[in-house]
Amino acid sequence: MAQTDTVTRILDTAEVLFAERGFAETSLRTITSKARVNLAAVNYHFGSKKALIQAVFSRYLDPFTERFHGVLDDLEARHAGGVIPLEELLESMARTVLEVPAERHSLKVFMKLLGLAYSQAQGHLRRYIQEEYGSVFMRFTELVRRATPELPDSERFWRLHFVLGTVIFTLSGLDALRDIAEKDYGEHVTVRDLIRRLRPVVVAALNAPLPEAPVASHAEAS
Amino acid sequence: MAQTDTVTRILDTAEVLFAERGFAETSLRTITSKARVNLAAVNYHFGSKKALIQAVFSRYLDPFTERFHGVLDDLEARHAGGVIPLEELLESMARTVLEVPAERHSLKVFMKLLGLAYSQAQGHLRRYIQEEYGSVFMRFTELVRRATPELPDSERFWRLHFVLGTVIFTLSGLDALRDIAEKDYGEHVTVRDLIRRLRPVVVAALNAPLPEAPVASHAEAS
DNA sequence: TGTACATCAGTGAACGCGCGTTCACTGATGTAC
DNA sequence: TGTACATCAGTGAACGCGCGTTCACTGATGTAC
Repeated sequence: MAQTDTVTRILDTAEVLFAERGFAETSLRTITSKARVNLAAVNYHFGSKKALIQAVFSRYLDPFTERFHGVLDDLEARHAGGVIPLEELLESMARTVLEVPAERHSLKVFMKLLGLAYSQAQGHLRRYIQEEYGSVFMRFTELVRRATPELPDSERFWRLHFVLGTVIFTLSGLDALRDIAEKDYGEHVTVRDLIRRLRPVVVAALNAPLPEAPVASHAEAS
Repeated sequence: MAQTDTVTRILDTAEVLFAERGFAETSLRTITSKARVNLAAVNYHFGSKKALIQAVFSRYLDPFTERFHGVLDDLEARHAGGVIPLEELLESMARTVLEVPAERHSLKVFMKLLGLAYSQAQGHLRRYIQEEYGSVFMRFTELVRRATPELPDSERFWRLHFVLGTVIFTLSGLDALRDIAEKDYGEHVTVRDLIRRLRPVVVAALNAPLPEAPVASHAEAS
């Protein structure tokens, strides 16, 4: 075994177990015994369990952000300062999400991890992701803003999170839903199928008519 | 203090702590000390931590399902065997979700708990909810089916889960999102505001055009 | 080429801690006769 | 009305267990002179 084979084995095992059971419910003893690695190796290589969790995310998010920045660069260059249509933006993001984990790891695991990152307590993780990867998300939302000038800023903010909820919820719970779909409708659904189904729904959600009376006390001009 | 005051105090404290930190991350010691109740009282009254978690859910879901069945009875009676329009179905569900916890508990806590139920490992909880409350959800989806005859069954299945994802994700992460919205757009958003914003988005999502080519190997006639 | 030392991945065993659960017990209230 | 017993909410202390982390140590490899 090479020197850092241990590190890789820990990461490979940990990401699968975390995705299956969550962070608090997965012990270092389970990870290290499944990875056939010494218990102390996690603390030796990563420093702590928290740091291991962050490392699992970095291994996905670092290549993702790098590639996505590249994709957005291309897109901006091709439209030479003009507005990039919404559908192209969504398409580019979907394509990048699909491509990156396929290189080495599992897309399914990646989506489960994203779902966990939002729902599990783990405050340190949300802070870490926000600090390390917030800027690429902001770049994307700014481009969405230009593509949907008719939406008030706050409405767009909420709708982007509505859509994010749909995607994370569906893809992170994919296994259970896929089983039901297979049993009830005889369909074998892949992640790619799901993204094809998601596309018209997401576009319709973002382009939906504005809500009726803004009951709120705080008036807002467009 | 009355006899079962202890039970209520445990439930009131547990639901708030569970919603804030998750199940695995909340210890019985934290719950009982915050509730100013003996540590052994949880096992005395509920039997185990798992049973306490289920009891927290039942206290919300029992009144909800009872009331929602009543609302659906009314709706069916009013339409006398005919089809109930989609918007009325969604409106009724939203109204019931809003009303029930308002009686005694917090809607925000309820939505957080629902989000946790989906994302936390806790297999026993998903099984429990499915067995106890699955039938009311099935009744609702059957009515949605009649209201959207143009949708293939499997497409409707997926879209309902897309929408469920939006609602649970947004409402269970409400606190963090509300803080951002308040800071960036000077809006103070209530749950009611959010539901008003959700309505057109949900309707548009369910009525979106069908996805393009069903690439799948398994053909399906409408 | 040979010796001394430094570096570093990895190890085995133990540490203290917080966890859910158990158990023998108390003290108040209700019931039977 | 009085006594004996049963029931039941609640208690305090302890149980064993699995946890993340630490620490002294090993053994292989690289570097200096």
